[in-house]
Amino acid sequence: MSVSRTTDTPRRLIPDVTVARLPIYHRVLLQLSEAGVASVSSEELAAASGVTSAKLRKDLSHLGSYGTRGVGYDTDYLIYQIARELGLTQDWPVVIVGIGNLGHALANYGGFASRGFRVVGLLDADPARVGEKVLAGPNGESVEVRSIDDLEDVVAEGDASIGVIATPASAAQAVCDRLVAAGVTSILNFAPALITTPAGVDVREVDLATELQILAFHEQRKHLRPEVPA
Amino acid sequence: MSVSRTTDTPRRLIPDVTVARLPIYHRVLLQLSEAGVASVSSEELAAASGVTSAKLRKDLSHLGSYGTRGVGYDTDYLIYQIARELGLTQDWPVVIVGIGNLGHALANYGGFASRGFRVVGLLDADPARVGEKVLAGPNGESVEVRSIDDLEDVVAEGDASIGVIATPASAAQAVCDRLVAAGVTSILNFAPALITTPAGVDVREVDLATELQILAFHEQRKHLRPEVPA
DNA sequence: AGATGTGAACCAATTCACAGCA
DNA sequence: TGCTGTGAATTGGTTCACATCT
Repeated sequence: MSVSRTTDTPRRLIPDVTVARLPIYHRVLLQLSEAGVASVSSEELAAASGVTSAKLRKDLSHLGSYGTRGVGYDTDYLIYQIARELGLTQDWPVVIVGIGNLGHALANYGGFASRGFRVVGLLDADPARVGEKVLAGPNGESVEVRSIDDLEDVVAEGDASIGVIATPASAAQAVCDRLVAAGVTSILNFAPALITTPAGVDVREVDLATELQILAFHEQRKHLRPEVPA
Repeated sequence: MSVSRTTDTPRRLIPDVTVARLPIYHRVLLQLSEAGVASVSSEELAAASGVTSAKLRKDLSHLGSYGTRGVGYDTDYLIYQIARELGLTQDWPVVIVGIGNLGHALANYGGFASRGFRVVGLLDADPARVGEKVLAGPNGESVEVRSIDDLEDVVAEGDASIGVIATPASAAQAVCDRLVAAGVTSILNFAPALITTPAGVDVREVDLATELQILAFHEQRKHLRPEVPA
């Protein structure tokens, strides 16, 4: 669940914790914009994002001075600046490997297409699934599932630099190796297995069970100590 | 993506960052145990978990002294201690609301059942989906999708304290409110919307698009600076 | 001998509080 | 006046290095 930082420190200007929060601010700002809110204070945006205003201001200060003292932030302008910083203003071709339920969910998850992520390839090892048309993105463009054997071709044709692994754990490392060899340099891994990559290739691990386990830990605490927060 | 800590500090003995890593250690240890590894050093376990050995030892020291100096950790004993700390040795009834692709993926995700999470209810607002039988867990027990109208009954019948929201963003807060009113005290929210809960109810937000955006940020950096980590 | 467990030192992140500007 | 942007203080997490124990 963290980017594998390798060899030397790339001397990042923006702390990782801040980068991890920018997508939240971005999403909240989009909602505010749609609701017709043209300007927002750090206090308001922070409350809507679930953080303190000091933290929000410190985060935004890493991007530049985009607010107006005494007033707040222009909603649309801030949306654009965050999007630019995150790289959402450009087009990111993505391939998804493993088109089970999770792969399907990811393929037609609306949040992707609207943020510059374009599904250019769906791959599966099961011949029964190859050829299936899957709606990818909210605008209903359909993408055909292709055989895992075509992985290298699909990555090359789509010029994908981001790969999503939604296979069983046992297949994850092999799929990862092939993606990397094909030119993918960022991988989002949903398989419950740690995968290793060469330097220069980022990996984020997301384990759905992990999140439940963290909840269970806190839940257990509540029952052990009946005098919980009132 | 963080537990909403409320009112007073519950003076937790174990840091949140450590709790977040325990599921990883647990999973790696399970794999080692299955591979017949009876004992493991902090160096080995750390490498397999993607952390430093010092961090691993510090993390484990919060649970107690379960290692043997000069030797290492007994694999199965450590698995048990971590499981106990996380609350995985007890049974956690879970209800899942929103049985689209993601809800399906969560319902029959193998990692849940094997860690003490038992799917006792599936709920959906779409009448077309109500009545469908969904395999929940690896042992093939099937659970019938029920109407969202039965939410309160399902929570009560199953005695669920954990709820998973996999609905569209627009429905998330209303579903959350009903879950909380029905007695749920921990919520895992996959809908891309921040939800608020009364004190004492934990929420973890997981936004699949957020992870991709963090990758895009780092990917962009690579292209901006052609002299990437070698 | 060899690896754990842990104080001490270090580093990063959050919070505080206010100077500076619209 | 009111809110941003930011140094300073604080809190929390990681790394170091070694005393401790099998």
